[in-house]
Amino acid sequence: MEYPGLLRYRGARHDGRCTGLLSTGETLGRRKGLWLDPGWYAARAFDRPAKECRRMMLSRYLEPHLRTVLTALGVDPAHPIPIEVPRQEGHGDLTTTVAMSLARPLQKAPRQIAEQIAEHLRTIPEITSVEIAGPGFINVVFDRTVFHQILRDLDAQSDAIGRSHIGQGRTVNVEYVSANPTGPLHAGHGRNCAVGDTVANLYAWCGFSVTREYYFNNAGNQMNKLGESILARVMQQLGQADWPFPDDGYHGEYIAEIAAQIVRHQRDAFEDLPAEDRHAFCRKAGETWCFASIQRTLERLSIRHDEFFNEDSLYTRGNVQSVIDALRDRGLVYEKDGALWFALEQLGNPQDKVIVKSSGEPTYRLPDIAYHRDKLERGYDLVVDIFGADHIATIPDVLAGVQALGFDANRVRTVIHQMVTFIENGEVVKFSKRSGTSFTLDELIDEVGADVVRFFFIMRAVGTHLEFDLSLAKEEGDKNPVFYLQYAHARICSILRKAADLGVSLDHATDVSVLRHPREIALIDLLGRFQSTVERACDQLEPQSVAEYLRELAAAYHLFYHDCRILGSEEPVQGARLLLADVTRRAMQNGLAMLGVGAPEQM
RNA sequence: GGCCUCGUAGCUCAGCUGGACAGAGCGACGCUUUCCUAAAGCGUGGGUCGGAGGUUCGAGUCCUCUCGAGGCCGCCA
Repeated sequence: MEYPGLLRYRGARHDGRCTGLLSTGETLGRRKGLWLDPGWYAARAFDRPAKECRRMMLSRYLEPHLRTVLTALGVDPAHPIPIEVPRQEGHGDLTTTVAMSLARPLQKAPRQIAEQIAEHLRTIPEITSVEIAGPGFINVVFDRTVFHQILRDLDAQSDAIGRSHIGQGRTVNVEYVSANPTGPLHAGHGRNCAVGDTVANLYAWCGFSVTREYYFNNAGNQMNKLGESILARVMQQLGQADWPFPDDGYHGEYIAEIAAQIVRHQRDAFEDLPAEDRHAFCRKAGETWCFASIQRTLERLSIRHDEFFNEDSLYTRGNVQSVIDALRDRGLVYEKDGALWFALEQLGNPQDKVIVKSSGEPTYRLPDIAYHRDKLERGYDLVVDIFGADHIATIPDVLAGVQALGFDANRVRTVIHQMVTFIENGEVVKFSKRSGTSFTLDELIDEVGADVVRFFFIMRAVGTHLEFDLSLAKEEGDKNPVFYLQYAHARICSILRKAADLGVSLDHATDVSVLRHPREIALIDLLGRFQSTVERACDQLEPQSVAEYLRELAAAYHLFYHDCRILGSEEPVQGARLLLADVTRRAMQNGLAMLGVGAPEQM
């Protein structure tokens, strides 16, 4: 057991080990909350601690030396070595707080420990200065050659800058979108689409073998409503004006359009059907139309799934029944009030839940458990769900189910994203699927473009309510954060084009030791943190940190560009700066690719 | 009744898992282009991090309580 403690509902970012929903509580029994069973632990993408996932290139020049000196001081090798990027300028290139964290175990004053560590670090040729500040911070300044080496290392990665092999040999299934075929995707679906696809991309960039899956249900009550709604419109269009429209039916314009298509192209087939088969005919026509619509929209966002999983197959293949049987074998189901209950309290969850209603119909959690068991049986090392906040309550039940069936719930990770509010000119834009005043994802893409849609939906932490400012999104100028990133990329491309025109070609063997300007160093330093940022974003399931990083990268490049003349500088300065610009371009291009955002070569 | 998430600058939000005087974008005001894309850069103003306690050498970050906003559950998915 790597992380002892009880699992409970928790926020995403307060606990280093997981994102989304579940984390380990550290103080047993003292907190309120929804407690789950001891022995359930937050799932982690990686075996190594999160601290190491975000190790940046620069810390490779510090950490081994710290480890050496700590070992000499008799420190437990398991003691973590916190290395940080100082927030404040003048506090060095890197800072470690390890002396303060050792004060207690070593029974010594932090500054005294710091002095011993500093003494050793000062003997390292690559370290220019070591200062002890405040209560025991150790601020380290590196020789500039360290940054030059980092730049050369990055350049040697060619077009793979940012790529990681941390997930090599492992498989992950990411399930997202998963909208039922009862209508076109609405604007609010966009967040699930963008977050899910970006998460899948991040896994891919971290070396995982990724399967993108879409789960749907074409057999439920909602589908019947869709069929009835279409049938009503067809009959009305065929002249039966008084044909009743179902209560809770779908009012969207697309219903009339589907009906019109049936009337136009399949009228004979429809009219030849016996009355009792017409509903099913309409339902199937609706499903086909809706899926085609959804696929078209997803394609516009460059989203392509590998697998489409039909919930109905869980019934036809007997998976649902076998879940009931398996749970019954374990004494975890019982009958009460004519319904079948899942004894969740026995598993430490707060209440038992119904899995088969007194009507004989299963509740959603039963097929959900069967579905997750199926995914785990398919052998994925990791099964990731992207859910909206309205599904938050289902997760503990599902996890309890798969755990009870003998699977490791650690293999299931969940991203819960909050709802989206659309704002235009300071006012909330209302949309509702059933009332017919829908605001479709297609319309949103029409209005602001696919790049903006994808970026806006992932630029905020998944756990926070997202305010989508349509006015800002429509701006095609400097106010729009997407263009800030794309402009940086285009600007670099422009320079490279111009350099080529002047007969200056990129020389990977150029002498980069002339790069000494603070803007140059800062840019290299930031580039050296790209890979660890990606790894962290993947591990923590926080795609917005990549967006935040790219904003910083663009800013660092613009500063460099502003202060450091590239073309026309004397060699080897020109060549070195051109190389730095090109490495930045590759990082920006890859970063935007992870987000599914285009990297234009000119704007 | 129970539970979850979120409260940080006028607005929208970051904040690297507990570190040094709290950051960015937008908005406001002022400035920079004979010069590689000004879709850029620089400066000024703006915050008792919802509130109160607590743990700690140290809290926006962890704990308790509390106020506010949104959402979920108690045989719809």
